[in-house]
Amino acid sequence: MTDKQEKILKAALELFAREGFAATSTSKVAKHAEVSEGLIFRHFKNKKGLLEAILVEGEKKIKLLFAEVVMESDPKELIRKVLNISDLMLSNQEDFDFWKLQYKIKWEIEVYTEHKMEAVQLALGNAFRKLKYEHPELEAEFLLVALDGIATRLFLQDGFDPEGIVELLHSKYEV
Amino acid sequence: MTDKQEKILKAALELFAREGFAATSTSKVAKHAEVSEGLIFRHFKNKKGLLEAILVEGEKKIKLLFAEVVMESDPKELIRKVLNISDLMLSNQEDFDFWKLQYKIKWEIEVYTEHKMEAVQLALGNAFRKLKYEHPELEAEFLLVALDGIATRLFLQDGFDPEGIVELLHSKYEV
Amino acid sequence: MTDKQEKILKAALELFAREGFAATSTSKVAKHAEVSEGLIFRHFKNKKGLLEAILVEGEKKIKLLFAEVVMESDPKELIRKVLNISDLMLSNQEDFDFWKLQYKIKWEIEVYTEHKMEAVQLALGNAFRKLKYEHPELEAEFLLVALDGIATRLFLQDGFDPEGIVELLHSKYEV
Amino acid sequence: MTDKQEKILKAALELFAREGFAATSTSKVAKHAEVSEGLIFRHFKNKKGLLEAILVEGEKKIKLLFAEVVMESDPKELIRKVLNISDLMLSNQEDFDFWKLQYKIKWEIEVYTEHKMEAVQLALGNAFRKLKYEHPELEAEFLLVALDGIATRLFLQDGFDPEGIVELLHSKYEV
DNA sequence: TATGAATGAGACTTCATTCAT
DNA sequence: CATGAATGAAGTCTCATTCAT
Repeated sequence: MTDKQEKILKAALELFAREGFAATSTSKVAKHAEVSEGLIFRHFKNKKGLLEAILVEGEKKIKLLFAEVVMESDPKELIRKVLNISDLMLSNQEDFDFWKLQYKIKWEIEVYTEHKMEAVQLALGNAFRKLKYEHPELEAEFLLVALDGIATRLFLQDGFDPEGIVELLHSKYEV
Repeated sequence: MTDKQEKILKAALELFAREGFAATSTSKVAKHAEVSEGLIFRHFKNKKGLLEAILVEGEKKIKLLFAEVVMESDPKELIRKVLNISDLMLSNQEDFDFWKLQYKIKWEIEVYTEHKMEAVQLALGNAFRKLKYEHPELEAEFLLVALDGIATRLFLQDGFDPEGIVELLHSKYEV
Repeated sequence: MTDKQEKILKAALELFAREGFAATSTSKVAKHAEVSEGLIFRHFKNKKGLLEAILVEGEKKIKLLFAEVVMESDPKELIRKVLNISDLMLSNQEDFDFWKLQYKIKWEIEVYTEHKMEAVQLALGNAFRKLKYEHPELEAEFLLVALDGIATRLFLQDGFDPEGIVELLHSKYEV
Repeated sequence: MTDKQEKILKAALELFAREGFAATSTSKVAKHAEVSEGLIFRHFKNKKGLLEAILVEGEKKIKLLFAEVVMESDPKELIRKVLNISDLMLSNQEDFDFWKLQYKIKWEIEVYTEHKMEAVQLALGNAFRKLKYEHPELEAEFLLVALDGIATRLFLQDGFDPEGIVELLHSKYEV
């Protein structure tokens, strides 16, 4: 991966996250990356290819991130880790852009990629079972759904602070 | 509001909800509405004006819908009604499109319109207070956030069935 | 000529003079005249017809105006009257618009309508002959050409004051 | 400046001069220049930018042309040079188009650019002062105004021949 | 690898004109 | 006579993509 390739990916990530995929022109990406427009096509074939490259990179990053969560064997600790995922999304501008794009793109390219979360959901289900919850799979699914809701607010509601809600969840699950 | 104006609004709602605002051309809208393209601009000034007209109509519809929920004085009944909101989104194709657009557009036009839900959140907070919950406002906020998560799945995850989760929530809140 | 017809002509004169014929849409004229757009076409057939109606009215007005000048038999008095034509163009807003349009339209619809001035030129030539100028026809032509130059400045050069130049001409021709 | 850029400028100059700015479509310009329409916008941003590019080129050309006139120190020779400016406008088709556009555009884009002529007017004023004219500044202004009138006829009155009038002016100023 | 000129399709929009009421 | 909804052609401009250098 050359220097310019990375500059393109970085610029595209930022712009796609901020303005959306359809609304971002390749020329804007080129200007932002300080690169000729033609180069985008040489490296990524076409605009869709550029998006895919970003998402593939993203997939890797997410897998890596969740691997550590899924490995946790203590159920309460696992739930605690899941609850704290939203912190990761805010740690710095690049991560913020990255996660925002993951959420945003789902609404533009409508292929729900639930498989990314599948492993987490299974692990969570297992944790709830260990903790004797009555409907452990449903609990797991619900928790992830609720976290989706939190992420939505995080990226769309200006000034939204997740702390209170996350705290509430901690107490609900006694973790 | 003439016949053709309504046809335009209906077609635009459907297409914007399905393909997104930026990705839907006015010519596609015109063809879908069986109307000349120029007519869109005569009635709605420009593409953005068309979207706004849809959203204004939507605002009305939503206010009407929530008015009934908010008026409920029995706290358990109120929570029950809120939990069942997602049913409304699935009652028919037009409502489905309508609600999907409401959610989708937030990601394209990033102005979070939380005020639409404000009244509901207040009413919910009140209900939880009556029911002696420790953090009634947080509970209210959380419930709405979780419902946002459910709606997200509803519109993006093919084959998602909210029933289980909604049922789980009913039991959690003992309603 | 109905009330609305006159309103249309007046609005069109003003807009054509200010913005130009091609750059003024019939819808702008209709709005300015507080009249439906369709009415323009009922009365004047099409946009060009509207312009022609204005110009025909104009022709009449100009003929009337110049008739008086041409009738003058005293050569010095005739020249004096010609020199003062520019005053007429400034007497009020409507006359200003009227004359400006006459000049402006020549550049858009390139048919030089010298015949409007023909009678004046002949009379002027005659006057110069009586005054023993060596080239009376050329003198006449030149004077009208120079007045065209003055008019050009009058309508295009903001703040242009013709007084000095006109005064100079008076002294040159000893009138 | 690439080959095609020049072709565009040349075609636009010709068409704007002949048909007017508003009445010339960018597609006509593209066809005339044998170039894709998009290229116009790549190079000149928009239609107005194209016009501005033409006018900027023009400004340069005019400055160069007048520099030589203004430098003349002999007053009679200076006046003679000014009187002969109209010859330049007729030397070939491209110059004719160029000068016609300069005059024509003033009526469409109403910003009178008298500063272009300012230096000439000052030099002329000086010349008339040296020649002991009573009102040298007015004489200078008048001469330029009269030349504007001549140019107007040149471009609008089919078959107009300036020779007689220019000759008359030579004799009036004894140059 | 990298540039940026060039293209053609199609986007949004305006406009003169027609027509039912 | 008068309105304004409706149209279709044409206008300006953007965009993804290709290609010569």
